[in-house]
Amino acid sequence: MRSPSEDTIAVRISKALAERIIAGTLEPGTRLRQDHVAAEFGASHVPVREAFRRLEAQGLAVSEPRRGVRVAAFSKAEVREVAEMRAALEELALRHAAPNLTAAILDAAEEATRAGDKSRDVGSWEAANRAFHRTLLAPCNMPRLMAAIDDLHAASARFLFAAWRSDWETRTDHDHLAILAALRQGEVDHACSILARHVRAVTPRPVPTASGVTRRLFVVDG
Amino acid sequence: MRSPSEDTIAVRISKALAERIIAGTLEPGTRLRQDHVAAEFGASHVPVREAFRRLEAQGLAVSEPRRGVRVAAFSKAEVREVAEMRAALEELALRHAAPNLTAAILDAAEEATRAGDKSRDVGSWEAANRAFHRTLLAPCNMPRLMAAIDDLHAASARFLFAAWRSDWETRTDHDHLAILAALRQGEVDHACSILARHVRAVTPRPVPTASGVTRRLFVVDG
DNA sequence: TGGAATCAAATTATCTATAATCTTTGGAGA
DNA sequence: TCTCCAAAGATTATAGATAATTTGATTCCA
Repeated sequence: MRSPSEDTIAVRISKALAERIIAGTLEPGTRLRQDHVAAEFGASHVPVREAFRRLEAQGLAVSEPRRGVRVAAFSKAEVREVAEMRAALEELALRHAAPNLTAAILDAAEEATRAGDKSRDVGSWEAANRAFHRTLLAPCNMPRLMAAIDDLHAASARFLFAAWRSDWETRTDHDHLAILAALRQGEVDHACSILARHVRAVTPRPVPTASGVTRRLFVVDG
Repeated sequence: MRSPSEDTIAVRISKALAERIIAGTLEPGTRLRQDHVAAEFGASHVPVREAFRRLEAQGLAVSEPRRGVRVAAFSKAEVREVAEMRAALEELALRHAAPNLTAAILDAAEEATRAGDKSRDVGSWEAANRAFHRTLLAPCNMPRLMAAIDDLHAASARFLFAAWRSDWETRTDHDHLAILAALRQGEVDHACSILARHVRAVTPRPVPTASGVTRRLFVVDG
């Protein structure tokens, strides 16, 4: 038998904080004070420090030596940067995954897309979207690449939640279906180019609101 | 004025260990025991643990919960994986850096190449090579991308040192010069494709030695 | 006799508690 | 109003305690 939790305390704390940062509960720029976090989780500050290092590596927090840790901010430029990196790396992953894709895997990916179309809130849509990409790319058998993509997905999810906090509408994801159709016909190059454009389409653009004030809204298709 | 060392102890330790891992002084699979490392650096084991997390994030060490941390191993497959990721990301970086490249920057990159050609040992060649790539790519103004590329460079350097420990010959780096020539003529697409091929050319292949034994040698052009 | 299983001791990672160092903040004085 | 100094707060580091894993020896069974 194992103890109730496999993970170490540091990992548990980092996961919990990552969830909050991605969901927007912890806003960009918020100071993360180790004593407060330690108290909240009923732990000491040493595992908290390790959790901070982990968040830093994921790009969810930034640390200045002797001046503390803050939730990472994201500018319009950073949103584009993450989208470009995802496009490049996911295209690479798909190219290597393609030869290993079976009909069952493609069906599972399609299932994830349909689950996304049916979802009524941002959270479940994001989970389904992530499942789609992961199902399709994991067969590339490149662990380091997949880890990098996962971190970029987390960053993307932050933008998603920040943008779609209030207004949310369900749409059918035509890009996803087009990618699957291309793959089923063996058109790997075509599938890759759709995927790259699809992921790159995470573009911040101003959208007029009911109050007449132009508020920044992200259009996220990835 | 600042204290003699800007960095925190954890950062200092992680840098020192990273150097050893890259140079091959610490061989793949070696266990890193925190008490020993702490004793060597005259520190406690807590900053050592933070240094381990940092190395883990760079992909230079792997950690199993409650079972310690080891120097990351690299298989032939991982060498290829890192090369493919570098190719994808460096091409992306060059594409965004191209509009910002001045004649002075291109000259500096050429200078780095010539320094590499003149170098007599692997260490200085690697430094010059890294300088070439960094000089050319940094103007992309994408900090997250550059950080990722830096980590991949470190991983590549490990393979380089492992392969060229004994036999080392100087060659003129024609790819570097071809990239610069293309950029000077405004042929960004061409420069990107040369760079991608160039970086991908880090391929492990067996090479016959004088003793007649086929020993594994890496051919590293990147 | 060989081998598998078990248990205890030692080693090591992990966490807590405490001290030291740096940054920041608030106020006193010029 | 600006500068300087002191106190408070937070980060960083140390030392010691706890818990898990590994190791080695012993015992039991085939």
